[in-house]
Amino acid sequence: MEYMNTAPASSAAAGEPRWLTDEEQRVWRAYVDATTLLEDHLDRQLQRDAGMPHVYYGLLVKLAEAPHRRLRMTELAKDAKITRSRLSHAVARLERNGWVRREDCPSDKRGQFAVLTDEGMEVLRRHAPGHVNAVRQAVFDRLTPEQQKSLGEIMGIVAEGLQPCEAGADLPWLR
Amino acid sequence: MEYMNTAPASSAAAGEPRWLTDEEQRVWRAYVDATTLLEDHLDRQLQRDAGMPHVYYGLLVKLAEAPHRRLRMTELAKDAKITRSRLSHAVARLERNGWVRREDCPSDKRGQFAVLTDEGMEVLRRHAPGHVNAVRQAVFDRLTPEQQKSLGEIMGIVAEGLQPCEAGADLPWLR
DNA sequence: ATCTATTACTTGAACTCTCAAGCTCTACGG
DNA sequence: CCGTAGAGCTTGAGAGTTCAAGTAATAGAT
Repeated sequence: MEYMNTAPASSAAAGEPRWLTDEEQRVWRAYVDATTLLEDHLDRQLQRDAGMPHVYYGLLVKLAEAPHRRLRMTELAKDAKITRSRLSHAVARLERNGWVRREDCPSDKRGQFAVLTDEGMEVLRRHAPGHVNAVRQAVFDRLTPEQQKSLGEIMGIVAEGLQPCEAGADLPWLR
Repeated sequence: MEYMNTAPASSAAAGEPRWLTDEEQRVWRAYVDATTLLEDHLDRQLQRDAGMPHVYYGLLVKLAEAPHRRLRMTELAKDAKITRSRLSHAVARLERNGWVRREDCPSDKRGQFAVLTDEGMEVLRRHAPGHVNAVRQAVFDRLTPEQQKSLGEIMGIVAEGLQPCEAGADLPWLR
């Protein structure tokens, strides 16, 4: 009746999947609930206050931290863990807002830089406090220092496992 | 230059936001990276194999576990942590697929049940192994038992904090 | 009884994301 | 030099999501 329950018996059948134990299920559901609620919460806060979803805000942040407030599209996509296509659409929108501007790459005529404008920088400055506050309230204020450390380690491991081999063949970016 | 960095000095100005420390930032970025990559990974796996995104799969699971494979729309939305509007659209799609059917509630003419069809149950059965496998590979196989326990606790805390007060005024569900 | 507030759910439009092409340019092998 | 494979980025269409507004029925208050 369940979709991921304890195996009835450890039947060593080759094709038999290793179902999640009850405890694993609890963990997984907590994860799904928390991430769903949190992403929703942050999206709503930023949409209301800054007029953009969480991902877009993240893009502005990456640009703000980059050398000349500029990053090649592919770099930015990689940093933000999103596809190039998604980034193209996103930057188009941010450009319409006047927060980002595109610039041609001199050394490679195919290349494009996404550049954070002063206006974009200003938007970031204005709305960072609210965002940090939301993150703090939802996450850090509720966790002990040990839990925070744990969270960092765990998420680091998970992220690394899903990363496109880190400097190997960047398959997901070929999509 | 950064959007959530260490405070320059602990200026006790009333409006001064409590920026994240470097370590908190590392944790937060790991969290964002991991959740982005994982959700993307699961969506892709389920879309490819089962023809639906992760959220939709989750809805079928909730229904499969419910008493008569049926749940009131609002209940289902609450369980899945999504808005009613999103659920309405989702169920409409799942209904077109023949995996879910709507039924009127006899005791409340406004109410609707979402009911998992046999076909829907079958889809779940067929694709559960692949999904469990993906989750296991990305998460559980990479974490020690202690880390798994930690993850469960931490995510439980975060989820609880964002929950609509649990049996209190369910504000988010009025939206 | 009737009026109002609330609950339950849906709808449509605007926006975002994905997927599969597509275009242009670079790299490099002959 | 070509010619072709691949890189870098964009595009359009379809699917999913959000937000604000809408319909219909119930619950309470008068």
